[in-house]
Amino acid sequence: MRACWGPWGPTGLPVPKVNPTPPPARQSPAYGQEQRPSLRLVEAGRGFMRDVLLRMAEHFNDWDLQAVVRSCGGVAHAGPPPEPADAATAPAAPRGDEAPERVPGGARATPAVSARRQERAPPPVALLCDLEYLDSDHKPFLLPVARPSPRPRVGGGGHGSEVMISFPAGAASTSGVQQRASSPRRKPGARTPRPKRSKKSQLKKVVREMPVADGSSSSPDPWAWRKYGQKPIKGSPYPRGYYKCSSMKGCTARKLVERSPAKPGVLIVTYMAEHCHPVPAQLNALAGTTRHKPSSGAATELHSAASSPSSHEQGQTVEKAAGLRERGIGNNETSNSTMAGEFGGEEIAAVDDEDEFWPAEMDLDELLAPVDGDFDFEHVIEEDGVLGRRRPQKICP
DNA sequence: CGTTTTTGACCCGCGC
DNA sequence: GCGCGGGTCAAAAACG
Repeated sequence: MRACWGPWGPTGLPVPKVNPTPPPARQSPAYGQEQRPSLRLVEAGRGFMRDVLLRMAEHFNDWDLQAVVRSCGGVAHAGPPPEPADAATAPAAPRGDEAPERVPGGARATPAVSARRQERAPPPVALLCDLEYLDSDHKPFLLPVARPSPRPRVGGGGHGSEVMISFPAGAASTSGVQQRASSPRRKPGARTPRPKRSKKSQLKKVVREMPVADGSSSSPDPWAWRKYGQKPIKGSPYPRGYYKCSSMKGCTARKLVERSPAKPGVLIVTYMAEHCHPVPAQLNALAGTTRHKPSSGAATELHSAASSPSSHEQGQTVEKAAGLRERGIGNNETSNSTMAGEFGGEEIAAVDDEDEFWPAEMDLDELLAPVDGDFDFEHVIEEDGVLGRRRPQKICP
């Protein structure tokens, strides 16, 4: 990975606006409360992963298995599989008072995991939350999980993550993404008709949680994303960002990024639809993505970002993020997302060789090897907390 | 110039 | 039927 995306944007952190007007204090319901009963979160061991992947291949042809595979392969180290106890005790959706202990770095880890980590020789920053989530047919489905940064710029790059999947009731079909009829510039009052939302509601959704400050987690996938909207969410002081895959024209993959109102340190990323193309090997050469604005007191802004997600503040953060990237990342870096570093002011983890983390090919054993490792939830927020943004290179056939 | 971000408006599904 | 809330569009601005 070249840079660690921030959730609002790949990193998902709301970019603070200049206007420090604090959001109205609200009693925001924990996101978990909104989850459907069918949601499940399970940390699984190698055996489970194998099973899941195999089943995925069988039942989810419509999903981007390649992406999943690559993601799984991203965790680069071997080790004993997670103890079943962990999986069994893993909260389906840790939130609010159920939130697991928070590691000093800001990432989360269950007590059990933390204890184990201390006992073992620290594996390379690696982690993979293997999650099982079921669709309406109770078929396991795997979500690409963020890979740890092998070379965290500051502190470790590990991260915690939870994956959840949400299927609208009655959503039996997961293929098919809403696609509006392409039309010329829309005129006010003359919008092109959109497909019924009911169709959209049937889209396969994968929800993932990750620490906000974890650089590596901020880029949970190798895809390039383009932000196409942002909306304040009722009940949450943080806005939700909407992203489309920009790796390839016509790709309908999307994702939503938002902060958990209950746990500001946690980002909630929802993936929808699927990519219609392979993982981009190269990212676009840049053009007009990085925006710089005079900035100072990154830490302060970062803090404000968490409490005051006004769009202006967000912009400020973006500027700084871009600046950091330019300072610390080499020529070879490429980013799979243009949103890197947005909103967060989080650290950036640079990786020169994309293949290092996203091998083009990998057999099942290799793929699962990462799962054998332990989880690493450590992460550090860089002092000046700046994130970079990088333009993806399109991979046009 | 090409691409992305920002942001207000539009559109639609759902609950009441 | 109405209103709310969420999702998307697209013009304008920003940036290298």
